[in-house]
Formats: sequence, C-alpha cells, structure tokens
Amino acid sequence: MNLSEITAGLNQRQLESVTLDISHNSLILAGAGSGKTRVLTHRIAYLVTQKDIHTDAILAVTFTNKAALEMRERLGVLLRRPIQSMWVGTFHGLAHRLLRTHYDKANLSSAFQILDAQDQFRIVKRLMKENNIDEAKFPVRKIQWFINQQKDEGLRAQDIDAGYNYFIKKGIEVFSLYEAHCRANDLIDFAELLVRSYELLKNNPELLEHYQKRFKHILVDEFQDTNTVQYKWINLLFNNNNKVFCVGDDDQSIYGWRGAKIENITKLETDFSPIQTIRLEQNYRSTGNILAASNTLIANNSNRMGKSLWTSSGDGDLIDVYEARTERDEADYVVSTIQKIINDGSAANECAILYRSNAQSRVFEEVLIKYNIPYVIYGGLRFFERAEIKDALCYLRLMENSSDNVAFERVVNFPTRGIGNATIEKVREFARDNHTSLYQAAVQITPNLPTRAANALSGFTQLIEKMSDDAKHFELSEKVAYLLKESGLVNHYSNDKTDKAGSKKDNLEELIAAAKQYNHEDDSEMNEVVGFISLASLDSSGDTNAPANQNVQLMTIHSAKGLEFPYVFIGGMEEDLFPSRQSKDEPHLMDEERRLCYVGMTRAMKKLSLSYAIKRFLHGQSLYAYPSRFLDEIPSEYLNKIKQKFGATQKNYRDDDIFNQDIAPESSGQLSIGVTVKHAKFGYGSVLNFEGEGDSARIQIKFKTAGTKWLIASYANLEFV
DNA sequence: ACAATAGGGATTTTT
DNA sequence: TCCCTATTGT
Repeated sequence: MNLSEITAGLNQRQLESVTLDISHNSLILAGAGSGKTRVLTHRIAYLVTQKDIHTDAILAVTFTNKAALEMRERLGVLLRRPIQSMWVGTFHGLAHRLLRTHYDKANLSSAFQILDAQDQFRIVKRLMKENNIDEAKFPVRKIQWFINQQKDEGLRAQDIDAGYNYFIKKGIEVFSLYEAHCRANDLIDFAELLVRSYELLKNNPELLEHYQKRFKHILVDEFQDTNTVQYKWINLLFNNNNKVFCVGDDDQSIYGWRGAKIENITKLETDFSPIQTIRLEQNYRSTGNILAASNTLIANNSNRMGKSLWTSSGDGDLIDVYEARTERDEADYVVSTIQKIINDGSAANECAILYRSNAQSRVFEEVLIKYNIPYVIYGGLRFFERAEIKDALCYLRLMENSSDNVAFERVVNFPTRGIGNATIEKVREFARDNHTSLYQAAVQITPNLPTRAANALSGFTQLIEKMSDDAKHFELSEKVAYLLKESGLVNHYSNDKTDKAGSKKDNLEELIAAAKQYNHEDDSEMNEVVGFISLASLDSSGDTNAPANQNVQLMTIHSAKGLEFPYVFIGGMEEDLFPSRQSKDEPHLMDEERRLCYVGMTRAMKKLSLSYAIKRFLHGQSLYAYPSRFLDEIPSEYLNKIKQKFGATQKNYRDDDIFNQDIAPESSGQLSIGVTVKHAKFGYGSVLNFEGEGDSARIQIKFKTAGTKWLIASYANLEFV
C-alpha cells in the first residue's frame, strides 16, 4: 500500500502529524473539529503500512466504547484487513482484558465480577449499615464518591492520611471495609479495573517487560481526560524503547470532577521528553463567528496551553442570544425556531438542544410534543443499567456461578416469592460465620427455618439449580430466553401496572436480541456467558435503540462532546445554572465550566443560539437569575441579542399568561446614578450605573453588604430612598 | 410481606 | 418538581 492512500485528504498539519518521526514521542494538540480521530487512525495505518509495524505491537486507547468502535471500523477500512486481535479499546476494556488473562497474578479467581456504580452503592450502603455508620452524617453517595476519588488517584485505604478531617476518617474506615468485602467476594469496580491492572504490571516485572516489549507504539486519544491511574498506567508501559502518540485538547477537559487531570497533558512534555508537539488549529466544523466567539470566551481561562482555532469558511450568521422570561418562554422560542428550520427544509436531526443539567430537558420535551416534532433525549438510564435488564443478568450470573453474592442479593426475592428481610439476614449471618456463599448458606440453613420461610427459600435455590441444569447446553440467547420465562420475570413485568407502555417487557425481549448479537470471538479470554455479562457492565449503552433518525437531539453538553450538529441551541445560560452554583467559588471549577461552554458552542456547524430565562422554575420554586457571565465574555459584535418573542408563537403558546401575572413592573422614574435604593434581599445600596429602558432596564447597584450587582429593574422591586 | 405515604435531596457521568 | 428511600399501615 502506498503512502498517498494513507495521506489522501489530510491537510498540511494533519499530514505532518500522521508522518511524524516514529522514533520520537508525539503530542498532538487538536482543537475542536480539527480532525483528531482522523489523525489518530491514519497514524496507526501509517505505522502499519509504511513502517512495517506489526498490528500486535500497537496499543491504542480511547475513553468511550463508541470511540474505540469507530476507530476499529475506520482502521479496518484503511488497512483492508481484519483487526480483531488488535489492542484497540477503552482504558477499562483493556485493563479488564489484562485481568482476565492474568487473573491469578492479580489475586483474582477466574470468575471475578465487575461492579457497576449501582452495585457499588448497594454494597457501600450495606457495609455502613452493618457497621452502624450514620447515613445522615455520612451520605452513602458522598462516601462512594470519596472511595472512587481515592482510587482514581491510585490510592488505597492504607495510603490515605486523614489528618483531622472527620469525614475523611470515616471515609477511610468504610473504604477499608469495602476493600475487604470486594477482595473476599472477587469484585472489581470500575476504578479497581485500572488500579488492579496497574498493580498487576507493577508487581510482576516479567509481565511488565513482556508488554513493554510488545507494545512498540502506544496511542492515546483524549489525553486531557486521563486521570492519575490512567496516566501512571501509560507511564508504566512506557520504557523509552517504545513510543507514545497522544492526542488531546486542554480546552475540552470537562471531566475534572471525575478525576481527570488536565495537567497530565502538560506532564507529557516532561515525563515523555523529548516529545514532538503539533497543534491542529484549522477547524472544519463551525463558521467564523462561532469560532471567534468561542476563542474569545476560552481566552478567559488561565493556564491554557494556548491554541486558537481558525477556519477558511466565512463568518456565517451571528450567534443569537435570546432573553426569555421563563424557562417555558425559552423552550417556546427554541422549539418554534426549530420548527422554522424544519419548514425551511432541514431535517429535525440537524438540530440539537444542549443544556447544563438533565433537569432542563423536561420543558423542551413538553414543547416539542406540543409542536409535534420528533425528538430523542440522550442520557438517563442506559440499556444495561435498567432494572429489568439487571434483574435478568443476575439470574444469568447465578446460573453460571451460584456463589455470586451480588446477584443473589438482588434477585433472591425478586419477583417476590415470600422471602423476607428476616430470612435473608439469617442467610447473610450464616454465610459470614461459615465463610461460604449466600447461595450455599441458603441451602444449608433451610432445614432449620420455620416451614414457611424454608419453603420459600428452597423454592429459590431449587429454581436456580433447575435453571442452570436445564440450560447447560443452550446457546447464550436461548439461555436468556429460558431464564426470562422460568424466573418469572416476564410474567412479573407483564402484570406490572406501572409499566403501561410495556417498555420493560420490550427491553427484556431486546436483551435476547443483544445476546444473539453478542460476538464472542473478541473476548476469547473468557467463556461466553462471562464475556456477555462483562460487556453489559463495561458497555452499558446496549446501542440497540435510539437512532438519531429524524429526531431533534436533546442532551447535556457533557454527552455532546465529540459530536457536531448544524443547528445548536444551548439553553439556561444563567448564573448559578451555567456556570453552576457549585463551581462559582473555585477558580479551577469555574474554568471547567467555561471549557464546558466552549465545548457546547463548538458543537455548532452553521448556527448557534444561546438563551437564558430571567425567571426559572427549578427544584419546585421560582428563581430569578442573571444572564451567564459567559454571555458577557463574548464580544457583542458576534451576537444578535433578541428580547422579543416570535410574533407567531406568541399567539399560540401563551395560553397560560404566567409571565405577567406575578411580575409587577416597577418604573418610578426617579432613577439616576448615585441614588440610594433598598432591595428586599440585598438591603441598601447606591446606583452605580444603568442601561436599557422599560421592562428590560438593568441597574448596577453597589450594596453595602451584598457587593455590586446588576439587577433587572422590573423584577428587582427596588425602593427608592 | 408488601403497598401506600411521607420526607429529603437535587450538576455534569466516557467506564 | 421529581425521584429515591424510609417508614407506616394492612
């Protein structure tokens, strides 16, 4: 294969990146929409076809299954050969592969199970209860969060110094209990996959050496999202005879709150020195105005590596900024605008509505329904995270391995079969005292129980035994179909009154389809059932439903990362919502909010529209808000500020005239700079400045105690003193 | 054992 | 407001 096939269609910088000297480490700082994945895939193709690097000598890591899959597909096409054995995958997926291959050296049994966030929560909660730790003082969520945070840093309970912090002290206590529990039960949570595989390599020098020698080229996507363990993992595999090729964008780091270390990208320059760096700054996605606005916004951040996107396409439209009165008004505006776009001949799926938090989706959803525009909301529960799917998988797990305690706990009395808490507690106690599995304990204590409980419990254990015997030689999908019936799950969900649409039953059907589609070849380290169950944990998307076809797309900005849409609407551009309230006191958190805003804006190809509501109903109450500071940070030359609703929609959709009834316009005409005013909440202050007139006039006031603020005159209810 | 109700909490979530 | 959990009543 000749070079031109690999380099066709690349621009100068991309070409340089792909063909960088392979005897050096490389860092590609790739801005939004600059062709980052393209560079990474073509680089691999270049290594394989031009530099005779064997595909087995390549390790390519991404963050999402989607990205990994996409890379595999593109590579297959570029190389024109199957690549199934290649190590291309997510950090978690590859770590999992290592642990399955070398489970004995990682102090695991071959049957170890992966805990997802829900399972982990349940276990932490149970442990806290058993040890009389007050959940009111130490919320389970916070403790779980604490444990994961430590693991993301590569720390274990014994490595942490609590100092005088009582919460951390308790956190460490629960962490230790949790660690012991997981070790005893062969359980691995997401963070543990990484920590454990790191330790596996670290503690087994011959193994480490083997992989260091094998992986001559290590390629990492989205490097700004790596956390401390992931960084250490890469660093460990690196031995200076192999080379790294990292792609990332510090401006798009939005997972700091989950342990991602934006600094890792800078650390590359010292830890992997010498490293060749190339910046990809030509953007192929957005118009000039959108890019210019995004550039100016992000320039407000400190500690950037520095990068400025440009485009050869024209300025395009200005960015619309709509001031809505309420979140309903905002949704009306956004959806009516989308209606116009559709009427003008665009497809609904060219439009995306993005927001900071999921709670904002509901109003948009309501209005979209009213307009009869099809939509999909991304986020929320994924396929394999749904309760009914997890129930079914737990039966599968018990059939495969009856000593799976997590699975036992979940389905022992589901569907309900008369096994109460008291009985289960006895089973737990027996298991604890005799160091046996819950299932074994149940079998053994049954004779000693009151008849009613004994019958119920033996009903369950015999069911599991029968099911695993019957299905022993079934195909995977037959096993699933069989278990759904036999366990009573299908029956239970068929009679479920709360599930009117029958979607839970449909999901169970879908699980059979997923089992049919499962391709076992890729995971030959495991048997088929274990492989399928692991996939369910590691790739919760299920990917079976929700195609974007002809639907307006609704999602958080976080989940929009990596995507692009011709028309993008970002709602809720308000202080305390975006940027989030919880981030406003910490400069580094505020910077991450700004990056998030940058990510959102740079999703737009043709047209970007921002909006904010002056009054928003959130968490059961109405709140007044100020426009987001991010709006002020964008020069107005790129903006088209709109304060009026569309005439057409006003008639149709202002059926409930909520806007005016509880807002008393205040116009005392005595307004001038220097005047003293009184505000109900902020107290006394003096007017520094004002702008605009009528309802939308804004006044800047310096309060004696509350600081300086811009207030909307008509809502501030100011008293002139 | 389970259904009905009251109380508390509430970003973002690649795996 | 909505959702999840803990408690109460049958």
